[in-house]
Amino acid sequence: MAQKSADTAAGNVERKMFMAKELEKNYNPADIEKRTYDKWQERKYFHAEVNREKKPFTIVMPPPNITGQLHMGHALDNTLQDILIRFKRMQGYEALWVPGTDHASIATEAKVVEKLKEEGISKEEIGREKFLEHVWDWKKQYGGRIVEQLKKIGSSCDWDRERFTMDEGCNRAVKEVFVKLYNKDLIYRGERIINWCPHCLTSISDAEVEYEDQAGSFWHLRYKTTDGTGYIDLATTRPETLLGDTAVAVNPKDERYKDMVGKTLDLPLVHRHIPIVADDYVDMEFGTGVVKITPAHDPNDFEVGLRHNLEIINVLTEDAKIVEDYPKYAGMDRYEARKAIVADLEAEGALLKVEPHNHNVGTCYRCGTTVEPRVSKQWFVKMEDLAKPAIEAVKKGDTKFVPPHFDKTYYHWLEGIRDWCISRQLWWGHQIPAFYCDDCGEMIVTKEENAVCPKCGKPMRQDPDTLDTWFSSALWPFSTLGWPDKTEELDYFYPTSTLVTGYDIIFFWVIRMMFSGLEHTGSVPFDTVLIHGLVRDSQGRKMSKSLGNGIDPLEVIDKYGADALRFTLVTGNAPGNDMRFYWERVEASRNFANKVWNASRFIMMHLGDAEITEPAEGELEVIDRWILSAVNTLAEEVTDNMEKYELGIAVQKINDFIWTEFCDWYIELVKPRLFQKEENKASANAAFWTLKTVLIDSLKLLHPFMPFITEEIFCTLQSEEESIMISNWPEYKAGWNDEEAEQSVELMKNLIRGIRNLRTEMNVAPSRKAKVYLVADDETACDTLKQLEDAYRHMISASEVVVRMDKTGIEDNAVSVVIDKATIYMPLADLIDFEKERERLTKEKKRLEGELKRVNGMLGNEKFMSKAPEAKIAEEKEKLARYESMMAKVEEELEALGR
RNA sequence: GGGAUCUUAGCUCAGCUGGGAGAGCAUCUGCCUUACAAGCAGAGGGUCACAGGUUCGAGCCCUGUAGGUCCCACCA
Repeated sequence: MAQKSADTAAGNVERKMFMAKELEKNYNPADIEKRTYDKWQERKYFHAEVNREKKPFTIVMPPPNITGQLHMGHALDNTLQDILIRFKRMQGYEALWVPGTDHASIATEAKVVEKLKEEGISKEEIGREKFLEHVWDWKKQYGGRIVEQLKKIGSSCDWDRERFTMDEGCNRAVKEVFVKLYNKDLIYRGERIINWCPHCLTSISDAEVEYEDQAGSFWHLRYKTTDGTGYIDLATTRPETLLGDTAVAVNPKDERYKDMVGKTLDLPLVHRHIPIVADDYVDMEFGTGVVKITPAHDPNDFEVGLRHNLEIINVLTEDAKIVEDYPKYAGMDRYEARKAIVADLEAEGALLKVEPHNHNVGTCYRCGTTVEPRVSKQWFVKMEDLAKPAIEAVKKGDTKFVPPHFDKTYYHWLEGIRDWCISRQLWWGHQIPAFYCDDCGEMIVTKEENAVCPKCGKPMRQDPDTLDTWFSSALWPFSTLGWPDKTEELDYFYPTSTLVTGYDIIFFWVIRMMFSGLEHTGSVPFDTVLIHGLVRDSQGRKMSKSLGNGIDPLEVIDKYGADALRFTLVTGNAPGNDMRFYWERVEASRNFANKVWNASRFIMMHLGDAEITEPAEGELEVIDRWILSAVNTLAEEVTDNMEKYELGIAVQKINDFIWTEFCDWYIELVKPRLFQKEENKASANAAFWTLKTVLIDSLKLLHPFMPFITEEIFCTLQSEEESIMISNWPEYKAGWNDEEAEQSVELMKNLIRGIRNLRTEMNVAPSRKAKVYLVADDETACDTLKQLEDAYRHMISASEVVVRMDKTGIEDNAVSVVIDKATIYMPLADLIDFEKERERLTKEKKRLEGELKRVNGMLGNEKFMSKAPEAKIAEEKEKLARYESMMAKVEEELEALGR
């Protein structure tokens, strides 16, 4: 195999030397893609500049993590963006696609910490500054990987404008926003219960917690009253937090415990005295109607604690071990401690029973560790005032979702949003621009690098924490265009046009960009949000590292080419829907690419060096006018579909047109004219001109989907100096529409299909030529059939074609097939099987009966006649006439057979 | 518990504002026809989950039912 293709390649190089316009036998993407991409880049085709003569079209790329490797999700996301940007660029927009990467605070820090650990280094040991140096080194080494991979799929990003969420510009934007929000009281610092990851050792936001159902237990405990008069039974899923219990709560309306409220209980093991409080939060119906309250380790308990002024006792360290205050359990991991405490409770007689119980457990989206609610001092963004305009903007339609129903997800998130915890106990990220004076306790928030205490003039200490990664990504649509400066770019390219992203990050990112854009720039950050789904494996499972079921896009590109990958990702998919990815689909895409390749090869092969001129009036033949009309309609429809983001429909139409109409019909029909180009030069010229014109328009329409192959063919056909990616998008040309030609070709297609069917059904050997009589229903049809004879004769294996208006003189033993406007007769004396023939005609009669019944049913319905639109009625009447005529002919043939 | 979404040919999925059910793959038949066997010509295969409703007309709109998927939610 390898040997063979190497030979072919070598052979082609040789041939190319003396014959410029030739393509290799099979499309070989690997050769072409790199060379083509380099050419585009060298020629700066991807670069956009402020150009007031043109309308801008802007996309900002969702920045992939610098730790990331290209996966199918990226491939899909970026393919969609590239399709849109290439389409708009060809349409004449100043199309800007801003690329970049995200610093991904937790993910990157974890990765570098791990790498250092392998080298025996801990980050605490080397300190913040040294550690950050290591991360920047790491970024330099690996951060560009994903960018290179994005280029492989053909992304036409403006790499001159590549950005990084932690570059200087983004850092300025972040500081600006932080200070502004702080001064507006929209950022505050406070002691709250937050989600803490004991593995990553940092707080995380609500959005970063993933909930999963876990099998657990329900431990039923008994707490005795301190006065020795009674007890209270309760149940818990987390017995280890008992150490931090500071109360027990019941519902105030609960009659069972009315007398207990106000009493104190003796906390088992710890023997601390804790009160029984009454709080509405407690559900009387659930369990025993009693809840133990651990304000330090449960968000609800925290709230109860606030209401009842309860003590907050933290019993866990940062890495979720029991604190020193409880010597017996100190240093034990939370699960270890759970076992020990349960055992001790049992020994003390406080454990009543254990039941299996499933519950929802929050886990860290990064590392999967069970999150520990923890009380600590953090920075928050106050969401209420920011969320409202963001909701309004979508309600007013300033930003539209595609498909529209995703606005519900968006509203749902914003309406229920809680304050956003933005501080992270990490070193890699934007350090919070807050400064503390250790001397007098003053705190200020400033853009300055080295703040000095305004009160006592001493140097201040910057808050060690960094910001949530999403804090900087939220500013991406405008920070990448120069904000907070009032740049030309910002003025021209912002608000951006379309944001392309998966539904899984609407809440992480889209809503945050929305409220940030509105707050800081006064307008929505994008006009449209195109939402796509997930790429799943062939069985519908999520692709994941642990399952090992992922398909590497780069492997697909190596085997089948970037065009095939891209084509696969957009074919047969509607916006917002998940898709399954499997190799057979890629093969189908590759086959299509090969089809395009071979059709082009065929055209060029016969074209040779011939000079093609635009045909004079009347030189275009019917089939030429038909295919031109068809490609014109295609351009109109595809443009419309693309503008409505119906990329899957657009690409399907292009595929069908090229494969079926252009290759299977037009090229096949036109062949004789090419083979006999010397005999009739004008006809051949018209054919070549049409072939070339239709091919070029098709290639242009296909280009956004399959950029490489279309460029290669285009340049071979035209010249190396040109490029399809900066050519003009085909526009609808009213003059190309030709209904008459379309009707004629329709008749011809029916004729060809009729004969092919007939021959197959009668088992006529393909090699056998037969005489064909065509009896037309009317003069128009008769003329058409005569006129088109040269076009279709070779398609029907005919030895002779006779077109006429009556059937006299046709051999009695001819088989017949009825089509709209004509009847076909083929005398096949030795082959005819009357029984079979009768069967065939009867089947056709039955079909027509069905059609007639339907049409008559409609037209006979008074309500239909009075209420349906006129056009629809006319359409049905026309059908009726057609079916009736065909029916009459079929009946006639059947009668003739009966003789 | 709330919400979203899906259910269409053997499989994977399209089906735009309601107007005679489509594609790819798979299956069957025949073809190496001078671009393409990664191809060509043909064929079979669907009460569009179910039940109602609106309408002259429903795969599409409304209501309900069943099943699947996803997201959200503090039931200890």
